[in-house]
Amino acid sequence: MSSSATIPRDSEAKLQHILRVSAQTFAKRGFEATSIRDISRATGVSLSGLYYYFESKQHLLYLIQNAAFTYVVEALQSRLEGVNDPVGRLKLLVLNHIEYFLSHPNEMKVLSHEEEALGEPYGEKVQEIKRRYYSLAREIFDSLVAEGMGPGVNPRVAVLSLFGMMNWPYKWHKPGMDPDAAELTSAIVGIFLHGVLPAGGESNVAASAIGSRSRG
Amino acid sequence: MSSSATIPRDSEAKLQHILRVSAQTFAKRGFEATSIRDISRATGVSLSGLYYYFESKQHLLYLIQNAAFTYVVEALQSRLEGVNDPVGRLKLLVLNHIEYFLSHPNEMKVLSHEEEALGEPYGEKVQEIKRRYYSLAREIFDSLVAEGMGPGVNPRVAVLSLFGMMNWPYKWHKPGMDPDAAELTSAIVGIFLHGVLPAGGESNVAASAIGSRSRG
DNA sequence: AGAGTTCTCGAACGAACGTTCGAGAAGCCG
DNA sequence: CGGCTTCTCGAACGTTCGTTCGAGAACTCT
Repeated sequence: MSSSATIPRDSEAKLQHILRVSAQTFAKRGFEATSIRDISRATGVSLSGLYYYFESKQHLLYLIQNAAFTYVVEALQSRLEGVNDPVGRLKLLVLNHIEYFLSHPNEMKVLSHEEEALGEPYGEKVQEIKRRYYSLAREIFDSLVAEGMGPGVNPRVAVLSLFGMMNWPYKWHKPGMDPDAAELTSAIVGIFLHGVLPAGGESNVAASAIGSRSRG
Repeated sequence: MSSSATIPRDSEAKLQHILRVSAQTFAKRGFEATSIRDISRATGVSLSGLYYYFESKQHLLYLIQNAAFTYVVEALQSRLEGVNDPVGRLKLLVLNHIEYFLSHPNEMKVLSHEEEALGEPYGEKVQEIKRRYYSLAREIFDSLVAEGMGPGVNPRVAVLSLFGMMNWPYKWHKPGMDPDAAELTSAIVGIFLHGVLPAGGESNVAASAIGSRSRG
């Protein structure tokens, strides 16, 4: 028995445990407001014992952000393979983002909210992933426009507005009360492509009917 | 010019100076990461001297957030007077928000980013203003829908997605390089009402690859 | 078994934190 | 001038911070 709680035995799993619980704590109280002693308490690992797994508080934040962001980008790239339709690709971008958001709210909040808290050895590395992610989104949008479908909207503003819609849910989404990933995705894609007003006459078909199987 | 620095003489103006510089500092380094000693250094007021103007660090944050948020809501209400067209009202909502955003980036960042940093005597008061602001936006959106123009989009999701687009610029907007308030407003309103695709296109949108396979 | 590596932690470090206090300068009114 | 209020600040308070260190437990491999 040797011991107490639900902490995994081998080292790699314990690191994952630390990252998960730390993300939760950072998400709840904020990075700067959270002390290593808080992390120690929440993980069940002693104060000094934590430093076997990371070099500094900043490094801990980096490990969380890097793992989450890398996963999101790689999951998206793998999902995009073989899909060439720009609209389909856009939907996958949003779906991938929102799905990860709703299933890993703590990691996503740390990623969105504690972006600037990262110091300079690490900050640049995360920025690099972010630029890759933005480039991917930008390419998808540009090919949407290139298909002759897009008007003269400023593409940078459009893409960043899309990110605004995708990233804001961490401030308001309540699981169980608010729509699930599929519904939220179709709502956001609907607004981004067609807006909330019906196109011209009466066809309000496209915007609303994508994925909305009811779900409580 | 006998005075030592640029700090205004009378008390009310000095308080405003403290609030302005503090907002700037909080915006740059974050609320928790900023110490009262940082504020002292940045404002030119001594450490203990600051406590003549506010009771605690939390209270200082409250003063900043309350002043900014109150101003935004009241400016909007006054602008909305006499405008009954729902689309016109929506445009005023976005314009008012974005204009304040771009002209007071520090205050807006503190408002968006340090929302949860506010402790419980003060937090509730700011939440109350926020609810009033959301209600106003929600009413505008509902009357848009009531005019027979709106489809079956979840109104809560729609309004909060709009807020997502309006609030995200604090992460990316670079004055001079990115569009000014008027342009940014019309871009966001355009996306929100009509989307980025032209109305006409026969998008075979509804059927593409959204369901996809489970992830790895 | 014993040697070596991997992992854990109590105790302590100096530095920085938010806040307080009391002395006193500066401005106003008689 | 003298008394009152408004404003300012150096010095100090107790606490908490991130990080380090060395001793030793636990696990591996032969």
